Amino acid sequence: MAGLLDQLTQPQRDAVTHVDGPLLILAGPGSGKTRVVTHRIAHLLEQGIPAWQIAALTFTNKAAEEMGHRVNALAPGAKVWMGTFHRFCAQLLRRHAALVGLAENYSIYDTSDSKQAMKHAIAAAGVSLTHASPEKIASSISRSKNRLVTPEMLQGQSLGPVEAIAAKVYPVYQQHLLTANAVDFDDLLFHVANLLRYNPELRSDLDAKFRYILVDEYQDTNLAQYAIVRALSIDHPNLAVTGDPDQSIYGWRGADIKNILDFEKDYPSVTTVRLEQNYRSTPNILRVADQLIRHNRRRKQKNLFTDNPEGQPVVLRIFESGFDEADGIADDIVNAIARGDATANDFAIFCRINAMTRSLEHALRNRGVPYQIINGVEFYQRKEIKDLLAYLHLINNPCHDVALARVINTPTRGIGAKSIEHLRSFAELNRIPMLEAARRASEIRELAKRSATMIAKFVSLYDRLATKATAPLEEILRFLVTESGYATYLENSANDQDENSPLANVDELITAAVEFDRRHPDDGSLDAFLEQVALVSDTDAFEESSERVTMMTLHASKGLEFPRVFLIGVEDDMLPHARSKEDESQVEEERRLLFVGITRAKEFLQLSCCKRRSIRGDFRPVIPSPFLNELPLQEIERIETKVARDWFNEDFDQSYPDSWDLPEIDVEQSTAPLSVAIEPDEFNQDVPSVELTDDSTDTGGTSSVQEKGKKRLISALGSLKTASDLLTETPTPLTAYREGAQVRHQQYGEGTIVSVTGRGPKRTATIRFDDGDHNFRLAFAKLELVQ
DNA sequence: TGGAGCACTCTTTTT
DNA sequence: GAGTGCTCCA
Repeated sequence: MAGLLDQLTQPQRDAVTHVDGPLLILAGPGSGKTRVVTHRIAHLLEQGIPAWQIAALTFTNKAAEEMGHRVNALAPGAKVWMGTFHRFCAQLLRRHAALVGLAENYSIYDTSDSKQAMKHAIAAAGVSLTHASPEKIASSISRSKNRLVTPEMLQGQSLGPVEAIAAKVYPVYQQHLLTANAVDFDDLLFHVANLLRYNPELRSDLDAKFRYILVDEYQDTNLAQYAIVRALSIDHPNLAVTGDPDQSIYGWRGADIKNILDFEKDYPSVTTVRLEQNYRSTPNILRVADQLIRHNRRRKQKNLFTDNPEGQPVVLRIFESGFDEADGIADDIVNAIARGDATANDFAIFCRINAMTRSLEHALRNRGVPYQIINGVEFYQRKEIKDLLAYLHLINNPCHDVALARVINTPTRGIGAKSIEHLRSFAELNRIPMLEAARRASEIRELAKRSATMIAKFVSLYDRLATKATAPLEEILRFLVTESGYATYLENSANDQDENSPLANVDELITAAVEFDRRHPDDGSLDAFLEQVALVSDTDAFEESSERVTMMTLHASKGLEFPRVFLIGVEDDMLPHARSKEDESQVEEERRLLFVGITRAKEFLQLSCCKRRSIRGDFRPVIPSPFLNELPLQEIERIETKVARDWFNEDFDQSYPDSWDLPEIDVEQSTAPLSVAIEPDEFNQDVPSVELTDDSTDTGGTSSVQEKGKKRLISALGSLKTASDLLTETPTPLTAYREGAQVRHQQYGEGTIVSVTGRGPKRTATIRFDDGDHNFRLAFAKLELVQ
């Protein structure tokens, strides 16, 4: 224990030894923040503070887990509460559910459950969708909850058009959740914040219980989280928050950077510690990050510095196309691994949007490089998993309408959409859960005899399943899979035995259940398992140790570090993203996003952009990111891969003006120490061979052998094939569809374009056919020009 | 009731 | 380009 303060710098020590009163730790990237936080917890324990008085709140399970490991190493066995905000709230709410009108076995709706509920609420509220999409309504309601605005508070307010519609749906949606004994993610925070606000006694009890609260990534808290933390730190204001305003990247989800910027105003007696020394990156990388972030106005000035050796310059690489970018990076990785300079898990590739990983994925797969992608659509989103979880949810909470609607006819039991709607309206009319309505199916007059029988059968299935509610999870699941007919259903529908087959996924879920049973021999309840499942995310799936290249979005990269980082697509409208350019604060957030990406790199960093990129199906010129001009370009190594111009088809170049050449990027004028132009000779050799294969198909009569040979050759050629395909497949330019033009549509036949509106992918034509006018989005509609 | 075909959407997404 | 969700038809 004596060694707790060894090897800490003075500022780190100040933070660690702080015990009572508010503490703000402004921690730059790579400044040993987690180390400080964990040592501080150990120090608190050393001071004799009971573990149960300490709670450490994080945003991700991953961060909580990491913290848990490290605290355990310093103070083995200490039962400090560590976990995410949402889990913290879920557990509090479990205990005090009645205060907000819920039962303690309430369910947590995931995003798709909420979406379903939202759909019904919108229908029930009877609002028109012409001026607001369901997503817009949902995010408006979510924003309200994050700002602790109740449906009542919106009454009589003057609102924008979308907000006004959302205000009508909001109470209906909340009523649905209440009837279903369910909450959505936002509610976990919202309910707890209100619980604390309206129950002063409970608040002061909890304030006394959680005497020492630590919040990680405080710059990402929203108002609800702020209110919760605040409410728990009134009598015992021992609140320690860590964060970095420069890494606030969740403003779009309601995070308010003001929470950290104003912390010193909220708690005037605060002790502020700045951790500015960086232990992660080379000075080269750090200077680039620092120069960039200095362009933000809303921030707290920090002086980032490091004692690390200089390292190699940051690289800015300019590629002709996204395909070249993918190939170039994949080649670099292969070569570095082949030389023995690095292993696959040294590398990370970051991008702004998930879709951008695709070309990299191809390139790496072609070269046999193992990789992992950290992204959204994962295990718990799979249909079969959602189905089985819905059964579990319904067993645990008979009021879970979304779950009922999902499973009542899965596998098919002859209960169609019509019957389900009858159940729903009967349930709504009587303000009862749908399962209850199903029990009273005989009372529903609209229901056909046959349907009523089928529903009765389902209810009896449900009752059989429900008898297992308290059994070990494995038993529940196995019983459920056979009893519901789901096993047979799966065996009949899909029989491919690859690792992602539905059956394999079901096995994996059972494995997870077994594991859960093992870990929770006593307290393992269905409730707890479902809570666990609802609150894990796919980002948690990141495996640090595995020998793979990691690809992820910039958002997902926060908190991680890698020896070698490639940051792709540093282009205008991508970073900053086209949708984040409305105001300066959004652009600042995008700049922070780039800052986060840059500061993940330990030794090597390459930023790249392309001159052209295939975006949503069409190959378009691209402008470099304005952020590039904010970097210290004189110390950045610029590499541009030159490609023979005539390789690009002339027509193609004309229909897509080369905007790259228009705004001359400052890089040109800067005194770049190194400006290497690479002339890849493979290009000139490979292009004809692609043409050869194309010719062979044109000469008709392709046997399957030829076809296979062609495929193999094409795949061997990698990106060249794709790029050349794009050139030959360039569609009729959208500008050719003008008013008055004659077109042919597969279904409607020939027609005349009456009018054209919108731009880019939104360009829409109204076309008059024999049977009337129809609107088509030109980029997607299957239209032919009639000459 | 399920599948095909079509229109339309596509930023990020800790939980 | 790919995924989703809706509509219409067999």
